[in-house]
Amino acid sequence: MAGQDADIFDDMRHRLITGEFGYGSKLRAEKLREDYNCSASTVREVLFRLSTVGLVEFQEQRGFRAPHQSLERQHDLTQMRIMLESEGACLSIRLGGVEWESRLTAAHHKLSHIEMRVRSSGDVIPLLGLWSRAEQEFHETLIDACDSKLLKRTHQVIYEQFRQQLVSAETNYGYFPENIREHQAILDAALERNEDLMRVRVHDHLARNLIKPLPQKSQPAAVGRSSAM
Amino acid sequence: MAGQDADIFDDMRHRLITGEFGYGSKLRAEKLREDYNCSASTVREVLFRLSTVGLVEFQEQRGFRAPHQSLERQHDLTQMRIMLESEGACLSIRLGGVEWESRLTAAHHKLSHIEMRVRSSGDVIPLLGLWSRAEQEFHETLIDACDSKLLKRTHQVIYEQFRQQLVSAETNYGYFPENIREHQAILDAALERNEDLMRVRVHDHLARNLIKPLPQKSQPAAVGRSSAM
DNA sequence: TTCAAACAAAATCTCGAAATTTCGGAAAAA
DNA sequence: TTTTTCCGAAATTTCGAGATTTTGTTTGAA
Repeated sequence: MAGQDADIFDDMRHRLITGEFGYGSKLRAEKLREDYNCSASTVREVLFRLSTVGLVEFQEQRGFRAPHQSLERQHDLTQMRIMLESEGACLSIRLGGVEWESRLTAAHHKLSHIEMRVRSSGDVIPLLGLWSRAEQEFHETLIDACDSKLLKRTHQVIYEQFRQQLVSAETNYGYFPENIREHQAILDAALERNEDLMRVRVHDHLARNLIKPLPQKSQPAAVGRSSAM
Repeated sequence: MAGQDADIFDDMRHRLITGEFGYGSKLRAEKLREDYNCSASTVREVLFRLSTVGLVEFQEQRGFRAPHQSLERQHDLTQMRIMLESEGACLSIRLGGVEWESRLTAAHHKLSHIEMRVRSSGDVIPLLGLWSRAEQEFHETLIDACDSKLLKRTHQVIYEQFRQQLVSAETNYGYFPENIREHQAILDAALERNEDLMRVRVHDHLARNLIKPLPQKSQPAAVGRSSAM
């Protein structure tokens, strides 16, 4: 039934978010077609659609790439998340009912449970997939009671790009204790229905990413030969 | 040089924004190809790229359409504009210098001049193109000194969709006197560098669109929900 | 050696046709 | 009449090859 497009799209999205392709690496339709046993044109279409949601960059006459990792981009995405989640959470406080509260509590409980396991084991990697999904669900539930479909869709798009920017695992996982505390603080603000407090806490939670999280070398000037696959 | 794609893209965008196609009307690659003397596949690609910026809706296995006009969409777009322009304008106040002030003043002057002509002639239609461009430039300059490329790009995308939603001329042109006053008020807040005042005035200027501007029948319940996902 | 033009290889874009899916109306059943 | 099923037409998706453009290397002159 559903065109094979849809399957390829979903799979490619997953591969992109989990960072299977290196930052800035080329995505060649002719290569990718082999993975899906279809024509290059079909892959090309999927890549176009992925560029729709910012997971792939397209440049006229020079093809598709996985986005580069850059401080500027990280900064931008963070700023957008702060704006969208603050606004969305405040609207949710205003418009959401008990039902929203309980869904948020549930999402937090699940997330919290995983975070505890991470803390005690001391290693995030084995739980990274679980944790990622749980965090995403918590943040999406936070803004879910707001009355703007567009705001929610935009947030989802930004969130996925954000995740894509820091898949390089070891990144920010010295931060777990802070994460746990901050998620709790956000939940509390929601249950207290305190909008100003919510804005502050959402900001504090995300603003950590505004300060350069990667004490890395500047990216490889040589706009590298692909070698992507 | 640049692929013909680019030209077709620009032209189609223009046609969409100016409302040449009816709301919700189908966009068939096989028809459109005739306008551009190219193959259907090329048109198809352009349509995909236009769906990137929300000017076209795509649904698997059932093609492309110009977006439907709906109060919900109008509401969403307005809310997003308020958020983006408030934030962007405040950041600009914080980060922009005299150079920004002067560009904003210039943009306002141009806009103001056109608005006066409209008021005295009593008819917007002949100046609609000019006014549209001037208004867009004013609003884009307003947020231009902020430090987030992504915020500016997102605003541009939303703004174009917003415009597309109310091209049906007669719509909100009893509002000209208000428009003139409000644009002035926004400029003043910028020059005073008063962020709180700016938020209020941007909100007031745009919020008019939150109250149903179209005394229409309630929208057709059956919604061909769309947008790839 | 340095720079520029020319060439070769590779990647992207465009095309039209074939395969698949949806849409609309007619025929059959209730 | 109303509902369901089936069929043909129309629209969408997929394909692989040929045309165009970019990229990398070599050649030749300054």
